[in-house]
This record gives sequence, structure tokens and C-alpha cells, in this order.
Amino acid sequence: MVAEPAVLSRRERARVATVDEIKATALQLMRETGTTDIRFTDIARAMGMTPPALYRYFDDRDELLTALIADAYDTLGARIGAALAARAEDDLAGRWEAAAGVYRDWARSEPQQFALVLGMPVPGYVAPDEGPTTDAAKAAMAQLASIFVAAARTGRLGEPLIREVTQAVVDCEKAKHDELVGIVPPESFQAMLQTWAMLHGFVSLEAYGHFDWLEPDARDSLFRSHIRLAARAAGLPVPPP
Amino acid sequence: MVAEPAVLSRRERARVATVDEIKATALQLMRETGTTDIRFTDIARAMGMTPPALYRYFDDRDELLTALIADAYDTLGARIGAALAARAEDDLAGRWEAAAGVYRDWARSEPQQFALVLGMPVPGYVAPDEGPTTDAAKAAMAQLASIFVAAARTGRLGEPLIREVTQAVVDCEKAKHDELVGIVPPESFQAMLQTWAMLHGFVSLEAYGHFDWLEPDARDSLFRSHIRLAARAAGLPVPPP
DNA sequence: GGAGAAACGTTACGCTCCATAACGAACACG
DNA sequence: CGTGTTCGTTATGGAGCGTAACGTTTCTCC
Repeated sequence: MVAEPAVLSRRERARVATVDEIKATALQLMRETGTTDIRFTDIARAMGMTPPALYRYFDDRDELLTALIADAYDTLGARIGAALAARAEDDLAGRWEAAAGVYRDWARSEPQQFALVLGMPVPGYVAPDEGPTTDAAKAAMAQLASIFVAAARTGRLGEPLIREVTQAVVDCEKAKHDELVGIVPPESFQAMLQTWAMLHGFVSLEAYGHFDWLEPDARDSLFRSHIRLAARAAGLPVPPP
Repeated sequence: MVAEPAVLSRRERARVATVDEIKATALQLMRETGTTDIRFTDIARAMGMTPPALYRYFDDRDELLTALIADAYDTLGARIGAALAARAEDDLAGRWEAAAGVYRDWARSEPQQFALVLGMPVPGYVAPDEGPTTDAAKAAMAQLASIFVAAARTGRLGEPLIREVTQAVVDCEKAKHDELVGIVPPESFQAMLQTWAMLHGFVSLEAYGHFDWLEPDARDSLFRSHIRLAARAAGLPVPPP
């Protein structure tokens, strides 16, 4: 991001390597324990260091968590971006399905990171205002919005199934997503939010194990039909199955 | 539940009172701190006791959490039940909206309990198999299912918007919800699951603050249209707004 | 009603983890 | 080469979980 001299000194390289190793070890421990709980002691032991050494790199546990959250939503954003880039600009249904699939796969493969970013904050951790947690929501919205914008610009954004639009929602589109006003009509803006809620609902339930009673095959097909339903309800042009 | 002698001895009454006070204190602390994290030390101090005394009532922190989870989903189930009871048997749209509204209000008023039951559990806490966590999902499904069953029995369950049913979903209906087979057709069973996912998605996003950028009025109207969309997509008979 | 048992709450303790302080070793720089 | 910074260590304090051992109150049963 920052235009620093490309070459880092030996020490600086060692430092970023250590920081990366700490974060990677923390993630690995989260995966192994299945919780978002991490202990400096365990990280240090896994790295062959002593716990106080970690304080040279992170002031406290919260700062490490903040870094992990930032990484997590960067990863998610990058993956969605890559999935979108792999689809043709005008393949709206494909782009939506690809983005939704990435969202789901990420949540399933990294449920702890998912909980960290889009679930309830970790005990004792207070997210900094305007921090990565809210950014994650904005980034997800932006990715979604890009699909709707493309659909609207090319005249392929149909009418959403629900067209009950209230003034409050219109006002919020103006206030918070001014860039969409005049491009994505209010009822489609509302439908876009609902699309996100539908996607998140399925993914959240599945990531936390509430669909475990369904066979994997059934979950897959349920997901596919779910996101097609979301797209169709929002007026995105999806071909019949 | 158990047919015990109605009168409890003095000691037994004192014991249940203490257990209730411990749980109530724990919930109060969760509300005050805004996390699902609870410390025996804090609970004991708030009650004017010493920490080890609590071990007379709960073997460890996990057991207290399990009890809290069980209470939470009992409360949710009771509230939904009450909301359904207050609506006429044949007022299907009203029953669905009432149940959904209770779900949302509960999540907003008790986000910690919501996270406890339907989100990622507390760090370090491992939910017992077949425990209250999975029961919560089953109970929610049962409440939902009752509405769909009533609709199907009275011939008012329309075709869902999406009718792409795969064998895997049909198999799961047979295996896990045998009582619905022959009453709720597979595509409606599938739509029912999606209805739940839609509801949960909105409620989850809102409870964790990801809709904070929307004005309360906008959130309310978005929610109303969202659950109407869910109902309509599932074939429930909802009147036009 | 009084002796024995059970339940209750306390203090004392060991363990783990977070976080800081003070110290020594390795490395970069002049 | 010496000097100062960075890094990692050991030592220490503080908090919370959970156990053990000890009085105290309450129930039970003879």
C-alpha cells in the first residue's frame, strides 16, 4: 500500500517474517482448537519462543486480534475479487454465484475467522471504531453493489420480487451509498441488502453447524438453489436451471 | 417437567433460588460487558460470595454456560410460542410475521444470548453433543414447520418461487423430518429451510451491528419487507402490503 | 431432642495465562 | 572496532480457574 523503498534491511525482513509467523501460528492454533481464543503462551511455545518475546511485535492480545481481523477480511475481499475477475464482465449470474460461493467456502474453511469478522466480537476485545469489523461489511456491500451496478447499467436489472419501498430506505441509500443513486433504483437497493442477508443467513447457519443434520450433498444443492432464489428475488438475470 | 412432590424442602428452595440468582447474575454481567464472557470471580463478587462457592452449583464454567444456553432457547421458544398462540390458527401470514418479529426482537434485546445459542460459542467452550445448541435449531425448525404444516393441510401452501429440488434434499426430509413427508412437499420443505436462512441472516447481521449504518426506521421497514419476501418466496399466503 | 450426616461457604493453595521489568546477546552503524 | 538499537531471555506481579481442607449451618433419623 505505502510506497516504501522496495528493499528492506535484513532486520526489517526478519521482523515482518516474524510478524507473519506469529499471525500464521495464531490462525493455526485457532483452527486446531476450534475457537477464536488464542494464548500468547501457546503461540510462543509453537514458535519455540518465550511469551514475552511476542510483545516486541504486538502490544497486547487485542492488537494481534485486530491484525488477524484485518487480514481475514482482506483475504475474503481478495478471494471474492479473484472470483469476480475470473468471470466475464457481463456474466452477471455467474459473478453472483461465484462471489456467493467464495463467501460460503471461506466461512466453512475458516469458521473462526468468519466468526471474528462477521460474528460477535471476541470476549474482552473491543473493536476500534471505524475499524476492520465495519470495513468488512462495507467491502462485502461494495462487491455486491458492483454486480448490481453492472446489471443496472446494461439494462438487465429486472424488477425485484418485492417492491415495497419506504422513504427510510430511500434516505439511507442517499446518505450512505450516494454513488448508487440514479443507477440502482431504491427497490433494487433494498433487494440488494436482502440478497446479502439471505446469503449471510445460509452461510452463518452452516458455518456454525446448524445444518449439520443435512447431508453435504443436500447442503450443496440447498445453497445453490438458495442463492439462485436470492438473485431472482432481487431481479438479477439468472437463467433457469 | 418431572412429577416431583410439589413442595420443596427449605434447602431445595434455597438451592434453586441460588442457581437462579447465579444465572441471572451471569446474564446481567453479559449484558453489562457486552460479551458472552463471564468470570466466576465477578459473578461471586456481584452476589456477595466467594468464587469457590459457585462450584457447589456448577461443576465448571462450561456447565454454567450450558445451562444459560438451555435457558436462552427455552425463553426464545416460549416467546415464539406465545406469539403464535396470540394469532388465529388460520392467520398464516400473521403467524409467520409474529414469529419472525419475536426472533428479531429477542436477538436485538439479548444479543449475547443470541450469539450463545445460534452464533459461535464462547472461546474454550465445547458444546456437548446432542446438547441444547442443536436443540435450539430443532425447536426453531419445529416452530417454522408448524406454520407450513398448517398451510399445507388447509391447501393454502402455494408453490415456492424456486422448485429446483434435488434428491439429496428429499432424502433429508425423509431422514430427519419424517413427520412432514406427504404433508409438506419437498420443494416446500426446501423453501422452508431457505425461509429460516433468510430470517436468520437479517437478524444475525442486525444483532452484530452490521446494519447500524441504516436508520432504525429503515431497518424496521427493511425487515418487514424481508420477511414478506421470504414468505412469498416460500409459497406462504401473504396479502399484498 | 440430640447425634450423625449432608450441604454450604469460607480460607488456603496450585496452576495457567497476561503483561511488565530488568538483564544479556546479536546485529547494524559510524 | 566501539556504541546504540533490537531482540529474546529470565524474573516477577497480578488475575482467574479449579481443588482441597476446614468450620458452620441445616436436615434427618433414631
